[in-house]
Amino acid sequence: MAVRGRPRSFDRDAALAHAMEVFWAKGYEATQLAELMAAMGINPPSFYAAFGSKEKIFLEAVDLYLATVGAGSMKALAETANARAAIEAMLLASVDIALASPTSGGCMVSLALVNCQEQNKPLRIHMQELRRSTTSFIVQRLRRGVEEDDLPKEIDVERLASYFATLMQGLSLQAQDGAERDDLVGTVAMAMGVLEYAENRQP
Amino acid sequence: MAVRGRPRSFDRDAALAHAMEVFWAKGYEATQLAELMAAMGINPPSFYAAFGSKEKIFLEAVDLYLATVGAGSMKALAETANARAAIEAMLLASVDIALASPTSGGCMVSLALVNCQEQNKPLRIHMQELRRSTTSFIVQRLRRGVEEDDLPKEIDVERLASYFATLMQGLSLQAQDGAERDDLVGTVAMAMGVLEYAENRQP
DNA sequence: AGGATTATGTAATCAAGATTACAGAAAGGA
DNA sequence: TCCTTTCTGTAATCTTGATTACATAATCCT
Repeated sequence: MAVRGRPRSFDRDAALAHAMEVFWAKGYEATQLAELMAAMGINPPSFYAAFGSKEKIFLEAVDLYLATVGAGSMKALAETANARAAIEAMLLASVDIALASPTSGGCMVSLALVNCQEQNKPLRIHMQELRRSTTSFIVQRLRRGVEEDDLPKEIDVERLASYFATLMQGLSLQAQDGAERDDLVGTVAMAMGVLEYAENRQP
Repeated sequence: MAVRGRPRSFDRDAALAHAMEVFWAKGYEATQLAELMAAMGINPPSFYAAFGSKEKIFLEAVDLYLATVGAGSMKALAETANARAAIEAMLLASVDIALASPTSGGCMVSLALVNCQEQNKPLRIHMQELRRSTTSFIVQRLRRGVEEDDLPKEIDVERLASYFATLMQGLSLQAQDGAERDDLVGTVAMAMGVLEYAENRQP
């Protein structure tokens, strides 16, 4: 049976993509619905009918971010052959993400919900879980690297993973502060020295 | 000539210290004046008479933070003899800071004004400048390290400095996500590997 | 064509949060 | 003691921002 009633006059997916850009650029709380709706090209009733609330559309925007923008770094991590190269590819991908949009600096998952009000704690916790899962992906990739003899058995994969996760979050803050690509890539190169060191120290 | 009029009934410095704690824990925008005044133990007219506005008291709170809490890491950087040890001491001090208050996670300068509204951009830029000056302190310390033969001449001090600055900011985000001291200290240890590597590679 | 259904635009509403008004209180100085 | 000055508590005010009411428009189904 076909859809009843007046059809919606805008493209929901396109509107969501615009909303994601705004949330990415400004974070959750600093984004005002008026601006969001202007960017989406729709009015309040259309917004609420299609997306429910600010909180709900934010969750959708995060999902979209993860599926599109954010997917690059996890894909690089999983699909690059050597563990060391995989980590480097992940970091460089996250540099690309951090510099991707001219208006936004840094990763949306890292930065969209820092310092929030009490009422938004649940959202904050959701983002925190996403960040944790990133770290655990890194752990898994390093473990695989050890299994595949890319890395010495002695290394502490948990510690290394939280080191790289910390660095990625730092890159986001740097990008938000207007760091140039060269700066970020340079930092990644320095950071990789740690793994190089671990490899060379291999007995 | 003595002070005219009714004397103020609260300790301005103590009130400011309380305000700093709240800003530190919640960031600038998420801090509501009602909560701030409650923490300070004063009412609106006293607040405005003594501090002027939310923006002005925030700037005072940041100054106080830098003079007290934040001073530790820069002091460690400047006063530790060997350059490598100085960097490590700075990072460990910033771990202490990040874990200092049970309510707050991370450095106030790094996190208090991420993702702000257009109207607060000036404050954000102020914080950005403070962060930049931290990085340039690190640069200077590394230069001194090269001069004092703590570090090889070949190292790129700018790049190293932004690497460590990035890492420190990452530590703040990790702390805000509830990282334990062991995690942060472990990350610092990993991070220092980069300098160890640079030193050992010295021709 | 006419009724049911769902979307749209304009204009409220409603709450929260920063800031100020006003009357009373506590000091110093004449 | 009385006047001036500056602070304090209670209670507005004023703005901003999220959400909803209502009348109208566009579609499907009969």
